[in-house]
Amino acid sequence: MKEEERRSAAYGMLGSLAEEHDSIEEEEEEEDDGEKPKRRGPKKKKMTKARLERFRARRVKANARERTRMHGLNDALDNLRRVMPCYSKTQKLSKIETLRLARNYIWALSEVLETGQTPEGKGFVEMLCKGLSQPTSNLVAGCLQLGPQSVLLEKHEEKSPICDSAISVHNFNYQSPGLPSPPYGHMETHLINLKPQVFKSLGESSFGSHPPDCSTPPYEGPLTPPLSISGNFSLKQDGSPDLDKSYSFMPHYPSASLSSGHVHSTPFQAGTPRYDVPIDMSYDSYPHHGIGAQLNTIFTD
DNA sequence: TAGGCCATCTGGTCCT
DNA sequence: AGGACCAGATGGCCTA
Repeated sequence: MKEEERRSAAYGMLGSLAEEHDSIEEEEEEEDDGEKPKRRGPKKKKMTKARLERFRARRVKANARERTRMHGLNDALDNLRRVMPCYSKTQKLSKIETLRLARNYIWALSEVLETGQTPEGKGFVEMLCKGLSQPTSNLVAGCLQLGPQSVLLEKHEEKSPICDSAISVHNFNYQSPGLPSPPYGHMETHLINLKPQVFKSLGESSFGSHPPDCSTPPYEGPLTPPLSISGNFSLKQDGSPDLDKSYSFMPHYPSASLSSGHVHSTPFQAGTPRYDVPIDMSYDSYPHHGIGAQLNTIFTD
């Protein structure tokens, strides 16, 4: 059912419900008008036509607000999806998986900063995939194990610099040994994250300006460092993220590696002051460095 | 067909 | 009073 139809059907229901409500109240009033008036709590106001109209109008407005609110929430979720280690326009991560992956991503990057290791290899993928469903795990693992020959830098249909700066991988065919064909085996996958710029900026704290033309406004709040080891939250309360037990994590992936073409090997110096500046995790900073800069140059020609 | 995911409506609660 | 937020209910769509 289309949204409009759904809505008008619901409005019809609302109307009939209100009318039902109306008639019940009037019955009660008749009862109250009997010889032995019984007071059972405050007498309800009669649902006059005008009152009914106001009730409906209020409900309609509230519904619209609620829709808008949920759209805002979904937009925020979309923004979050775009800064996840893998992003596909055609195969979106579900809401819950997006949140899980975000949690793992933050946790994994925290590990990277803490240990000073480069974010590559099996361990990193494992961290990212913890608690995720098998399909999402396959997607993430697949995204992160691509060799350089698989990566095509090509002009994207979309105008969005987010997508422009994406590494588009078409017909990516990841086959994990021992696993059925991954559900995302043949699809258009955009690796836009684990961007060199991200890691570079982690070490060099260099940030760019906002990219134009994002369908939803980027996060404009305070640029709180996403990693705050000395801050108020503990990195690992029990050594691992609070994993949802509903999914069993099966580390079925080929030995994942990020080629240097994907991730700048700018090392994170252990002991380097890392939290003096906000770490910009928004895509705002991408187009001006590394691959993002190259793509930007290409696409703005 | 069952299950997962989603959008929407709705009523309750809290806050301004 | 009205808005924001929340959770439950409902029904549609999609996939295995």
